Amino acid sequence: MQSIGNFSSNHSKWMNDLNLFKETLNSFTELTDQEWETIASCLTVRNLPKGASLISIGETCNQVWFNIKGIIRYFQEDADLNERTTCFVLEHQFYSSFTSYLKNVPTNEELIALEDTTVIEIQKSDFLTFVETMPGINAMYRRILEEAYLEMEHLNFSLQHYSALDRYKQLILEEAPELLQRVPLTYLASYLGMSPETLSRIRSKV
Amino acid sequence: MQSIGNFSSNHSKWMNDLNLFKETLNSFTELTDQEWETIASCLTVRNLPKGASLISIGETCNQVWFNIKGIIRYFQEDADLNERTTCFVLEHQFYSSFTSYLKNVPTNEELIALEDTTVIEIQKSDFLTFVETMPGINAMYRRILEEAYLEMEHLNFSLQHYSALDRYKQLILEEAPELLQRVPLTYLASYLGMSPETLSRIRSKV
DNA sequence: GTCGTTTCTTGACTTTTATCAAGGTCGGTT
DNA sequence: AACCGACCTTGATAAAAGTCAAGAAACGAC
Repeated sequence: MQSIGNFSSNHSKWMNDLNLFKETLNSFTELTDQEWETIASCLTVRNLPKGASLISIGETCNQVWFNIKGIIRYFQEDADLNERTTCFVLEHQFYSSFTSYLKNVPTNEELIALEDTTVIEIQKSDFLTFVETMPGINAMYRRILEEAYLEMEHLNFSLQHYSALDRYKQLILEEAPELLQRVPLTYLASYLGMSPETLSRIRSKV
Repeated sequence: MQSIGNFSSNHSKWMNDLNLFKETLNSFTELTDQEWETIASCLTVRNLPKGASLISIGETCNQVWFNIKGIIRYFQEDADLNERTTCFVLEHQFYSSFTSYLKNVPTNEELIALEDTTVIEIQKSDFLTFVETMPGINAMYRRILEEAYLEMEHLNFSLQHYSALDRYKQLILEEAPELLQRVPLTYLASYLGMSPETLSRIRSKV
């Protein structure tokens, strides 16, 4: 983990990471230099090796993250200690352990890096301040929420009404084929709400 | 449909409806009298008899609604013209046909009153103005979005990872038993992602 | 490269759920 | 009261998906 403002040997790398983040913010809204300075001073860049945990079950989530590079997998554990994958985060997405973040309770989900992953971390208290004091960030957060809701609604419909085959075709082949290269099938199967064997058989027929 | 400001024979009835709405807003935020006047002048009360449609497939949604009384059922049609229920709206909820509303495209879902239903309707342009100009409404909308997202995430997990029996137990028996009294089982089954026959058999065993 | 681990596939079998069809229940209408 | 239509239940059967187990393939560590 590196604080902004510390010079280090890979200084230029995290300058690139920060610039990517700045550009993402600017794609939502025009930030003043002053605003960007304020935000940048509160950012932390975290490098997670493959397999590392960003937050673990039982911890309370007081951060939001932005994915620079890599993949994060969300999972929860059921009574029999099976892992149930609920979500994957790819590059350039904002995310959090949202129930824990909003309700201030221990999270029941684990966030694990599936590859070497770089994220920008923002503390909840800082983020809330930005949302309240910077109209552009306020509007951006609103839009992120709106789009996250639509995406969830879409996933939902597929799970409510489609067969295993159709879920795979739509959610993976059409909408996120990249996941096939980057995520073990067993996690994909869990995400799609089917067993690994079923996914394997489906794939041999498509 | 009644405009606020028109006196009518059931004047006191819609004054009650408006007061309920005002109280709901006040539970989120302290509105000034001025703000409430501005909002109230843009509201419409609509009374839908059982079976009436609030918005139909193909129309573009330019409204948000607040449910005063009754139930709204959302459904979409698949290729074989089967109706697929996606959502129920009970009293005191805000809602819209959200993909259509946000993206300005024709909706693919139908909203039908399952009982005689009273809703408050707000035009999108008015609502956007309130969100931009009234900090309390801004915060309220944010909170509604956050909570809607959490609820959808919760439903999602159930659909991804639970059996038909467990979905019924959790989503209906534990969390919304009221629906059993107010919604035909065939719609509930569709909402839970199972056939009516399966739901019937499950219920005979619980 | 080899070993060992993890992931993936395949087969046999079981369980869950869907489909089709028939009949029953219930409430509203005439 | 009798009828009608919508809704619900039940049974028989079929299809979909899960489970268990064995082996193959891929990947990393050494």
